Amino acid sequence: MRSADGLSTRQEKILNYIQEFFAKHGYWPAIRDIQTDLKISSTSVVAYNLKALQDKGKINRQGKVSRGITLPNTLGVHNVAHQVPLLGIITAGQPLPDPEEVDVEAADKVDVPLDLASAEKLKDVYALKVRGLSMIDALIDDGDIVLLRRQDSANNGDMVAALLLDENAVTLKKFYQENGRVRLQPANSTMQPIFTMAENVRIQGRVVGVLRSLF
Amino acid sequence: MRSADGLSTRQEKILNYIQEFFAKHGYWPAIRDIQTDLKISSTSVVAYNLKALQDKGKINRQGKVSRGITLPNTLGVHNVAHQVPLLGIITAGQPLPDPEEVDVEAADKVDVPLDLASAEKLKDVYALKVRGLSMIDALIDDGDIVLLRRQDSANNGDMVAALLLDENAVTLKKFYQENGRVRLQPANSTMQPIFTMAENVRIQGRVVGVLRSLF
DNA sequence: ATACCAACCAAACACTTGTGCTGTCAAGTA
DNA sequence: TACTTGACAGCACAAGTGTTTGGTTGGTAT
Repeated sequence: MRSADGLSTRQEKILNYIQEFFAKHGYWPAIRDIQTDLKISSTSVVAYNLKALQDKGKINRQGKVSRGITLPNTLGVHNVAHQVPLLGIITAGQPLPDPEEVDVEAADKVDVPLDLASAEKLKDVYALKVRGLSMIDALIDDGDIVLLRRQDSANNGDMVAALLLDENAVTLKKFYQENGRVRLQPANSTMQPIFTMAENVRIQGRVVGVLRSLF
Repeated sequence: MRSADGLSTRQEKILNYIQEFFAKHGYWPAIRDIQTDLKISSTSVVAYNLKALQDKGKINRQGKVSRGITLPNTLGVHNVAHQVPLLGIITAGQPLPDPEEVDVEAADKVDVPLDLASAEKLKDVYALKVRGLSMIDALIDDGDIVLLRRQDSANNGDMVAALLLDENAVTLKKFYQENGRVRLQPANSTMQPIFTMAENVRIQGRVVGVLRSLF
């Protein structure tokens, strides 16, 4: 019996098993792991099908190397995501936590896919979970995770986390400095901008990404 | 000589080597790999330092298992990204592309961090890039990447991609079926819902995530 | 001095694991 | 029938690899 891929059912099981094994253990299975768990009679049968999988390009193998089976799209897997610390929760009316004062090592980590940004750029980035709907004009929902890079200045057009001193509130807006005053423009074009004095604004960081999971 | 982490220079070199080895080969190094490449005199020295690293929680080891050294950060599903195909662009007024009709293998891939969803759940998920501001009431901006799971029905409260037949337009809304008609509720509470007949609505998929990069 | 200990060294040992036969068996196929 | 081929079985071997044992070295406290 063959699937659309030209793999026998046994080969598909093996392929699937390899993937699950790695996900579970973090290292690749030995031939005998496959044999035992898939209840295959002999190691040579596994070797036989492994060779078939290799010929079909479904797996990579390094001859003689123990547990040297790898899946093509899993290789170098930790290069596709970078971890940034999840430092806390952002709500309106609360300044952002200072990354310096938090135990970055102990903090939860968030995986950031490297399509969003190179590892280099993620150096000084940390994550915050959004509570409430106060950021909705920045197109950020309750429960979203915001990626911020710590910086205290901004260029025009940057989306920044800005602390408004008079209201003691943090907000995420696009930043524009225009003849002495500051315009904070919501990302949502149906909302109105805030105008205020530059002295009233403290930039706390630049928004560099948003992750939303609806699972 | 010790670093801030309490690791000797040799331990740091080993740790670094393990990471590089995995990035390069896709499987973990054997003790003798470490010994040879780091020009360490004996396997027992490597074993000695490996045990130290393990005690300090810097590596995980599976006794007796060949190449069973793993790094906590890289181990297992939770810290790994999963790739889903980027099938195209979503704009208002255009039905979604049918994943069946697109060469999924050839499509660009988007890395999805597994905090957003387990690999299992990402099985039937694909990604679309958003063009235009038509999804702004779903808190989705121009340039965002939307993750969709293909399905043609939905539960109340699900955020779905709905095709409105009379307008021939796709929109992302929360789905509610209420006494014969359908309410499509924007995620943005300042916007108004759409009411329409069930026959006028085709569910094209469920929104399971959003990625936004502002770099 | 002596004792102690972390770190290192060398070699042997024993388990783990990939490979290489030699067959079997059913399904084509000339 | 006789021959081939794909897929499976069983088993033994050798190479790959983690572990152990006994010893050395240099520093530090007693």
